[in-house]
Amino acid sequence: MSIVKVTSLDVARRAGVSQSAVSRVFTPGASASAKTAEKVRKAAEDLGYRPNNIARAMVSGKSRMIGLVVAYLNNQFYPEALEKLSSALQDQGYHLLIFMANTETDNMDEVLDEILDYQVDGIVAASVSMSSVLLGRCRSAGVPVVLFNRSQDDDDLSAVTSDNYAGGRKVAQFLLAGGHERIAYLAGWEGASTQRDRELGFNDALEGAGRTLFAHEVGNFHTESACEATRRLFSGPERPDAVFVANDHMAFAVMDTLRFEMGLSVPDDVSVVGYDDVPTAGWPAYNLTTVRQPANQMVNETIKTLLAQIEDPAASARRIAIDGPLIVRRSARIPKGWKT
Amino acid sequence: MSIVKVTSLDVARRAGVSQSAVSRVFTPGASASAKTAEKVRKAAEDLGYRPNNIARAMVSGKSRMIGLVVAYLNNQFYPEALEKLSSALQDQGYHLLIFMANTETDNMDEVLDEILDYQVDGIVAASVSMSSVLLGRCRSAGVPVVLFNRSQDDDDLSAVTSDNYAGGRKVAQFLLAGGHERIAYLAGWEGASTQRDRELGFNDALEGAGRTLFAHEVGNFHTESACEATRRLFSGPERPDAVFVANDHMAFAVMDTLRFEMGLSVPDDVSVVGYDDVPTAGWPAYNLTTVRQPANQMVNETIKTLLAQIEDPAASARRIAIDGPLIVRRSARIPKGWKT
DNA sequence: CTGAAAGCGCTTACAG
DNA sequence: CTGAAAGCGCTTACAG
Repeated sequence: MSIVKVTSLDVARRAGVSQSAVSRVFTPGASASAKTAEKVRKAAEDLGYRPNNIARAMVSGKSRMIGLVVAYLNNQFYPEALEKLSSALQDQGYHLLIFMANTETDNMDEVLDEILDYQVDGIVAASVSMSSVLLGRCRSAGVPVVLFNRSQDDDDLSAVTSDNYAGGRKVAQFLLAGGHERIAYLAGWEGASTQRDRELGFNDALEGAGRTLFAHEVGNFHTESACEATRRLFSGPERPDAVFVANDHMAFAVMDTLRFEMGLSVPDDVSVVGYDDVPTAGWPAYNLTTVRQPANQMVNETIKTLLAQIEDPAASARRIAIDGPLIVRRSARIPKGWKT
Repeated sequence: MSIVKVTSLDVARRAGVSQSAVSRVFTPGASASAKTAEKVRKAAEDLGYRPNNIARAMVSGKSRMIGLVVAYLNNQFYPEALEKLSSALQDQGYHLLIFMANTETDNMDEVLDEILDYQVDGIVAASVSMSSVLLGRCRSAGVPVVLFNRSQDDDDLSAVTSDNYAGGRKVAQFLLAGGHERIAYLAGWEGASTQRDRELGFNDALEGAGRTLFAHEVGNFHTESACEATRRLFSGPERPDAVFVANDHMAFAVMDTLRFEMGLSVPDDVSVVGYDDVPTAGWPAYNLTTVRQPANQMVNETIKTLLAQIEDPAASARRIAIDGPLIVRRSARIPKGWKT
């Protein structure tokens, strides 16, 4: 089978109209008479014509592509978000162009240049931060950026998160109400705003209740580090009776270490609370109490701000924290009379 | 900050050379003197110039984008593969444009048209099949397609899988060697070649040993369906003492149902074997015996065939099944003297 | 509503 | 090695 490229000019000739007419028929808002439209559609159908997006992008300045920068896909929260983001964008006629930010080599610089080279209409940066130099580059290229599940101090930068501070507070209240005495915290990567906000809210609520943290370790959001941190957390003469883990992904590792390595029972000996409510948290093997991140809402807000800025370059950046974090109670000592 | 678009012509003027010269300096194989290159680079640097990929794509006919069609991201095997695929492609100067095939509305037709509109250089279809009409469309557009983790009978279509038939056989041998008497099979979605091949190999090996399947159910690769199928499988007076589950994702649901709903012990009462060896299979809570799918090799082969066909349109399609499937022994009754 | 013409930002034969 | 010119496939003012 031979390769045939059909152009708008071919269609125009067959339909007996001008190239402009063909273009108009395939451009949503443009004006064309019913008769012209009919002829053009027929000719296009016969020839198997479809508008070339690349040519369209070049002249219109709109590629209808959104660059997605993402680092780790092993935390289940991200594939889930990626799927929703991609579908929702697809419904609006946009598609995601993927860029992996290899955090080991910290190649954000190169990666960003590549993204910009593709003339994307906007960028979603999931779980990565960007230097102000890089942001400046996007700005002068006129490409709006929105941070997903991360926030950053920059007035010209949109960011969408859930209310991690409130979530952290709530976990503290939940654990306190459950009568826990020795409460530990296992931190994620300390460069992440989500981690910092969760910890801050957690500590503030603890202090507000006149309590202090029993122990603190860092797990960097990694399975292995979380296992090691757990060993340290439980190596002393007195053990925590509760641990708030900065995300579900680490919490699974904590539970496994506690149960299978140290022979402890969760929740009888220790309560474990995670963050995210990824699907696995609901699986009976873990049945993990956790704070739900409203992935759907977060994705919707991300798209909303991004498209607003794409359609109106004067639109201002917005920092959105979706409120009302919800504790999903599963295993863990449940305080009496506690609601959400 | 104002938006400035710097073009190759701007650079040419500043460097005192022609636009062609600028283009050549930025085109890997092209010829330019050291002196010209120097001047051009300097000017480009000063101006913050970067070649416009879209314009480049239009004239060269190469967009350096690969369309990825994917359906479900909740089976951990896919995010993992996506990450590897994306990184490896990125190293070669290609990027993935994502298209979600919403299997419920079966919109592969529209989706494919959109992909083609973006002028991608190739397509990777992960865990989706394509009608021959659609494939014909890709072919006449000159866009090579490779199926990832799925195969299909079409001489002009590349497909990369692991050797699922051999994997299925091996599981049967493993279970037989472990002395199991009542062996059940829990199928995935029956339209998937992976499912069919695994089942075929499994049954053939069983028959070869003069044995027959004790029970058979279908779980469609979904958690919920797998739970229900498990209930049916274990509802009779006599229960299976082993079940081979078509993938890990379902196997977790099977284990949870067995343990937490039916109070059975895995592996003491029942051996469960999965397929894929996703990260969670190695977590102590499941410690699932499974067949490893060599995601790395599969991704490498996918890229190899795809790029070969992109670079040489005359290159023929290839069907690749990576051999030597490996059983990862974890829980499950382990046969004495069994190796890999 | 419709067509002719210019132009989006590059690359690529073609001469020199 | 280098430059002038044409052209990739569209859209978009501009006239009519």
